[in-house]
Amino acid sequence: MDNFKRTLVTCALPYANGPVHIGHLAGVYVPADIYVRYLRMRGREVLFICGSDEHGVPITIKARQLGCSPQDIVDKYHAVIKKSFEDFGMSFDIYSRTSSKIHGETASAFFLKMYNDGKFIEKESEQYYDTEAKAFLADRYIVGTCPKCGFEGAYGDQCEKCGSTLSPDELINPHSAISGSKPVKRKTKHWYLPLDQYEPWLRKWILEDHKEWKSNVYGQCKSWLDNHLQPRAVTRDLEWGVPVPLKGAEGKVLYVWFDAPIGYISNTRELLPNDWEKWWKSPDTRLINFIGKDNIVFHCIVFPAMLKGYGDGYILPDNVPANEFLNLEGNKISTSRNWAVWLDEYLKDFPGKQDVLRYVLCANAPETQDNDFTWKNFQTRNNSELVAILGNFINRVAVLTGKYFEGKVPCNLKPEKIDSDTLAHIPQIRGEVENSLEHFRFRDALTAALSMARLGNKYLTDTEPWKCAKNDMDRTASILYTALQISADLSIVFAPFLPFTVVKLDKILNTAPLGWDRMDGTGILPAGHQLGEPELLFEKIEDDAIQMQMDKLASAKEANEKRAKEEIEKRPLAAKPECTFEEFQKMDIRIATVIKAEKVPDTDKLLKLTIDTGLDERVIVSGIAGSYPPEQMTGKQICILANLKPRVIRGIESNGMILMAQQPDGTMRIVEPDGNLMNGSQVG
RNA sequence: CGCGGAGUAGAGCAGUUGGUAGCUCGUCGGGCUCAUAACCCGGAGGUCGUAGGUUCGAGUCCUUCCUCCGCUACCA
Repeated sequence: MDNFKRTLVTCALPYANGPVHIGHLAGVYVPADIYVRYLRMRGREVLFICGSDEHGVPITIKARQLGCSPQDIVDKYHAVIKKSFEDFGMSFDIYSRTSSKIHGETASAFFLKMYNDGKFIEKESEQYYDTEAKAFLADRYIVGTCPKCGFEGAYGDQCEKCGSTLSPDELINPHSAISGSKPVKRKTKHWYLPLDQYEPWLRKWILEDHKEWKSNVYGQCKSWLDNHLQPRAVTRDLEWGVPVPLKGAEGKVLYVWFDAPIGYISNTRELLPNDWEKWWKSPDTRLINFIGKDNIVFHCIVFPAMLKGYGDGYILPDNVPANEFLNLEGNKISTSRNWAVWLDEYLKDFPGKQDVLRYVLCANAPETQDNDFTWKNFQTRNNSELVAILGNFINRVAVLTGKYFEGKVPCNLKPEKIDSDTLAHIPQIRGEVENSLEHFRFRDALTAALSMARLGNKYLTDTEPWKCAKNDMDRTASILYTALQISADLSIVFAPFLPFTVVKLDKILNTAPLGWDRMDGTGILPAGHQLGEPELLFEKIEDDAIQMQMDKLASAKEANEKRAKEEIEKRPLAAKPECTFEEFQKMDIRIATVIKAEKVPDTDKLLKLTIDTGLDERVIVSGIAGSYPPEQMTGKQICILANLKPRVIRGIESNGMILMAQQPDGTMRIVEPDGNLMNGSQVG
């Protein structure tokens, strides 16, 4: 990093349709903030940019559900998110938003230049359109019956029941998730970024020039590149977003993935209207994007391709330190299932304990793999590390100094070798912290920082000033002098990690914030310097506080299960659109008997059934193994849809569909004929 | 199915170019008592997912298989 004059740090823009939780903080914001605070303390020129991502379909859906405007939604959550970040000490130079005027202009101009330079390709395609909601439907918002397993709640991109990947065209009886109406195909024109053209360049830039990127990031990029890139639409048919600045493009906006990363640029412009270009267009600026792993492809492939395509001297990210995901008590964090620790709620339950969470999330950050946050671990880290190691050391020193020297830094009257030996560790620890931080190893950095407090505790135990004070006050003075220097060093080394605690510590030591370079173990606090009032840096967290959080999660879980059950029970109520008798008559439903049933190898749910339909003997593959073992199916009479278009499932041709009913517990039950009927008799 | 990541002491994790397995918590024993019953020292505990291979030597490289997570969801 010596070749760079300044560092521009960005954090993934949080999506403004909900508050932020510990996963966001652990993966992106805490490490980024530590990094930035560290650079600032070293006197580096650094800019820290973030803001809310406020466009995209999900926000419009949420607005529709709540009966308000998308702007209402983003106004609400932008404020909530911004406040949480402030409360937790995120030291952004600016936290703005993509619904701002300046962002609209920036993104619009960005698109226009690329358009004028011929960087996009224009394509017309047919997409599903909801005539009631007057909107084109993303794949996710088209619901229908899965052609593979018969599940009725399958999405246009995937069936959650059988896990197969679908396209909206494959769905049987597709309908809109927004209005419930049957969507129609409509032609629409869009602009695409031809990522395939950037592929050779990306290969070199990432795979050859950036081998130092984290293995998860590098591997993910390699995988994408090896599978080859496709042109990607940069526009959408939607009302909410940055309008496409072209004639004849009414009702179209920039696709949110194109719009959002430009937010980094617009937010910089907003902060520094006259000076922003040096942060984005000087080769001596180093750009670092802190993100979560779900954003790797956008920040390593798509956004760089945009910047490259735009040209005009835009720099590319020098590193993209993406973290993996943080789980909560063994389960994936989920906004919709309320399985999360929300920052605003945390602060209500643990007022003033921002640094405890910052500490725990950093110490347990998912740097190399998904990690688990547990309240038990939170308690342990607080009680046995923050309280017992760091807080206790400071308290020991403060109390001893108050007791023997009336709270004044004593003179170093009788130094011994152990003093200098101990202090010699300080530059060494400092080096470890620096090295770890420069390489985005925040956990290691924090461990090293804490080792400085351990060093202090060991020093006190070894020198035993409380014994010394009985017969050798000169030596006691030297010991506490040394211990106080360590305390001051701690105030420096922890400043990037625990900003709130360091303010308290500086009050105890009665010092102004110290620069990073002062951390050399010697002479920070001069003899005679009056300390402030002793105060505990941290307090123990008792079992009942932890139990309260566990209970809170347990009730969230219970509510989820209840809701999930209700949803299944409610499902039969959702009526399908009307159909005519003629349409119904097309269905050839017949009675048949299962002759043979066997499991399809390597699948969980599929059974291969050989059946006698009266007309013929045929094979049907059905996803019912979860509800019926093969032996139970043999000899059973069933109803089948006989004239369903054959379909190959797992290499086996399936000729028809068994009529089944899904029950509230999620199982599928066969619709059984009343008594032994003739095979082949028609149902109608 | 495919692709990416990961499987290391009871738990959570490090192990950067291959060279006698580490850290934190917990546990057991000891020391200390200035300190928020906190601190310090020591011990026990791992055939590094599985099966092969390369090498004088592999947690570290190659191959097989197994398991988990992600690529797919209003999620960083």
